[in-house]
Amino acid sequence: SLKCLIWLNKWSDYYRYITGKASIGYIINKSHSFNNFKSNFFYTKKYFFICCYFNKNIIKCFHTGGGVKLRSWQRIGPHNIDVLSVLIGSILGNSQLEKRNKGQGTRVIFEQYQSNVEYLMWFHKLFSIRGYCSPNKPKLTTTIKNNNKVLYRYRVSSYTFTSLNWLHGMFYKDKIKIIPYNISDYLTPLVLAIWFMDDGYRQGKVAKIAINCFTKTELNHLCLILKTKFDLDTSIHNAGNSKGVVIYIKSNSMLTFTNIIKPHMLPSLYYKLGHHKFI
DNA sequence: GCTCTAGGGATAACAGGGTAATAT
DNA sequence: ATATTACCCTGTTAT
DNA sequence: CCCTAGAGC
Ligand SMILES: [Mn+2]
Repeated sequence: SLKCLIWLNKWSDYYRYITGKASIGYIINKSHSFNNFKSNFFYTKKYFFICCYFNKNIIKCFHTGGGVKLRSWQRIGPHNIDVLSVLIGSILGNSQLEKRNKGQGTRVIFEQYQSNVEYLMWFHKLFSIRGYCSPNKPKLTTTIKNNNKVLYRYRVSSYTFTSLNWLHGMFYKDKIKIIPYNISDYLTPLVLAIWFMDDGYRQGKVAKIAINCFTKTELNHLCLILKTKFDLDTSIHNAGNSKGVVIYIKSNSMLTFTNIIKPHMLPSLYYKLGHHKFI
């Protein structure tokens, strides 16, 4: 059963929370317990709530009642570190952050084709359970290529958060995705795992990470971080004529790398580890 | 045989924009 | 009325 | 991303 740690359902509570006038004790004293939060949604036109559930860890949630459209500033940070790790790993990999000129907040968009549906559904569950995106199952879109091949794709779009704008500012310069210079502050095993599940692939007995759009300078910096923080030996490889570069994980580091990321990986993506998946 | 390097194809990502619906 | 969101669709190429 | 292949040890 889940316990609601923070349940802000009045504007006065909300203002106390964001202005810091409410102590955490005050908030916890107002906590509620219930078994199935879906059946306990509370919402009126004037109120919304932001709650944290206590399960194994504190899980911060942003659920609202059905049909409610919040402003992006109403989803107050900070965010749980596991959510941030998945976000950051995924931004390095296959997600994009969308921040529009006319919009206030930032949303994350994650798209996968048929081969990795399970991974996408895992991603969706992680974020929908916390109220970061719609609980509805991602929709299937089909596109037909010129050669009559049919492609199936799914997409997860989060709601918008001003409390994620800092991520957009960190990862995008002039609308181009970059590797932030301070990325080492955020690189955790979970980030590495997500990143590798997105952009990693095996090549024979070793592995590479395809991030062709980044510059050699960025990647050299990244390799240095991988060495100092995780003791991983990596290098930069050309990806082909005018096709950018990729990160190559050296053979003597594959075991270390596997031990770091495999606990966080989905089994359906173990194949990217090659024969190290048996470790 | 294994590691490291590089090139190339066809996607599987990534990117961007439209708009009905909702909030203010 | 205007601002903004959330879902939808389409296009292109670096993965 | 994934596949193929060559050079060097
Ligand atoms: Mn990718």
